[in-house]
Amino acid sequence: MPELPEVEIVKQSLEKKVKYKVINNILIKNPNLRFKVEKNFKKILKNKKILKISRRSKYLVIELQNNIYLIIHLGMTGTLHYIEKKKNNLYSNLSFYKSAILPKKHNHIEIIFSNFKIIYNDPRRFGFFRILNNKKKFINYFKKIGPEPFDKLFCYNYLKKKLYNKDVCIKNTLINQNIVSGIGNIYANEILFYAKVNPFKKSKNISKNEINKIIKFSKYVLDKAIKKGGSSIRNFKDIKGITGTYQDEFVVYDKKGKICKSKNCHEKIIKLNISNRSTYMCKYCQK
DNA sequence: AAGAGGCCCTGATAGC
DNA sequence: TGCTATCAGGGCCTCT
Repeated sequence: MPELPEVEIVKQSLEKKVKYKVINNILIKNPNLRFKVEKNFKKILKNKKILKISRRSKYLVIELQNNIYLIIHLGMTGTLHYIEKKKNNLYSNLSFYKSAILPKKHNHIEIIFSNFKIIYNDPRRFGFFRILNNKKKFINYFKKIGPEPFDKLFCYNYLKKKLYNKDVCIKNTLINQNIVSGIGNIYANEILFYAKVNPFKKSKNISKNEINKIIKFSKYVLDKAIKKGGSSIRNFKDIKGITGTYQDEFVVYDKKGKICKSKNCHEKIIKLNISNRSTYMCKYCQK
């Protein structure tokens, strides 16, 4: 769920709060995330100053003193919450997301600073925290990950080469992080609709024109999503703490039975499965 | 070696 | 109303 735009929004808000701050303490309430939080997690991070916050693909990267890199992946349901300490020493509810309340359950990790803390919540525990303790490990970690969609490396010649002889359907290629990073199921559906490409079409059969449109609309859709603060999917009644309005702009995702938004098209959007993942398309516009 | 499919996990929702 | 089944999907793993 948190795809590139959502992680970017978290990165931007996190940066404002924690850059140049020193981690006072860490509280691990439940280490059993996607990967178990390592035993000396607290020891390594305690009293370290945060030097830089960045995003690579769907990962948050927190660079600390002594070449320590903390990698955070939000998985499907991970959220970070900024909780401010009040004068009476109680923490107030204040999140990275508008109108957010700290959930009662599944608060697994607390990163404590002098007058606030960052709380990691993740009901499904698909997310993870990983420490890389030198620059080489950090570089290696992202070695296989493909270019960022906004990067000039993500261009016609690059994608053409990657699609060559590739037998998998284009949608699976688009969400393959080793080819281009940061695109997940939701945005892949949206991008392919704008590019007017059938998600089932084999990668090797994608035309020059289609490659160019896929690149163009990858940049377009993700950029627009970031500008809208990301997507807050469906009507989450109890998972608050998510802002962003790009879900209002969805043209196909979760639009089964709705009329296609292309000019002069009256087809209904259909929902199909590709590799057990929901795939929404207009079978008239995406051939 | 590329590609397909399984698995991890909880909560919302559908159907009986 | 309470039960069970299904779905949501990112990344890693195994099997063919």
